[in-house]
Amino acid sequence: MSIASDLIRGHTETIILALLARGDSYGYRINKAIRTATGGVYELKEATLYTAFRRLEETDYIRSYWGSEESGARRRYYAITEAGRVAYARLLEEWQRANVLINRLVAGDIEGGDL
Amino acid sequence: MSIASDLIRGHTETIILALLARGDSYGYRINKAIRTATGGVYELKEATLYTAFRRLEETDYIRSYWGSEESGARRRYYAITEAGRVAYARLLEEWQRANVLINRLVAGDIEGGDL
DNA sequence: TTAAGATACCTTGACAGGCGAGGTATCTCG
DNA sequence: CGAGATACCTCGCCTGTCAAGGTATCTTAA
Repeated sequence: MSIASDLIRGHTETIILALLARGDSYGYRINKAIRTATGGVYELKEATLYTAFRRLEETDYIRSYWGSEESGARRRYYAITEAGRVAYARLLEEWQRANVLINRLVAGDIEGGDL
Repeated sequence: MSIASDLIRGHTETIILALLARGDSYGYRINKAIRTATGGVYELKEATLYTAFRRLEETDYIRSYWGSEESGARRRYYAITEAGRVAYARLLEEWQRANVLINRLVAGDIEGGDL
């Protein structure tokens, strides 16, 4: 049972920043971590992931560098910036506020005779 | 402070169904109820609302009829169908599951050394 | 009387994010 | 040698949101 991508939309960048806040990582690993963490229920598609990286790098929330692997495929590592940490904190807060509202709205929990 | 629409995206139909599950209503009122319930923080834009009505009616989750107002602007009322109630229950459940996952992911709460 | 603002509906076109489908290259294991 | 995992990337479509525009009625204040 998968999760509708519209439910995740808008969280992609927050999720990436959350992971990078714990330490540098690279695309393939981030992708796998998400799949594993959700028991395979949610998977960030590669195309989505890489376009998100582009956006985040353009806004200077992350920066990238090539890993120095001696063997195996090359890896592009990503690191969160200070601006990225600030943005992450803001996004987290925004999500928490939104979460309360969404829960209220989807439950139809609207009182006061204004329905 | 408003809420990014991408955070609400995917909830529009659920919210509408939630309100209609409490009784028939019409566009303008639904819109206002949402604005009021969220203290003005979130507002479903009219264009979004009406396209959502179209979608919901096409899938037979709601049906519409013209109100019999003697005065004032005409109102198109919407009613939830049985299929709509079933869909609503499913969407609610899906949201609850997604909520848990999102909270886990945006908190970077991924253990097991797989980051 | 007339203008403003609320009520109430609707459509068009643009935009942005997600993703399917395709591509490249390396390494490991049977 | 072939399959599958690792690892990166791009192009173009699809879908939901929304800004901007429109129509018509009613109420209230100047």
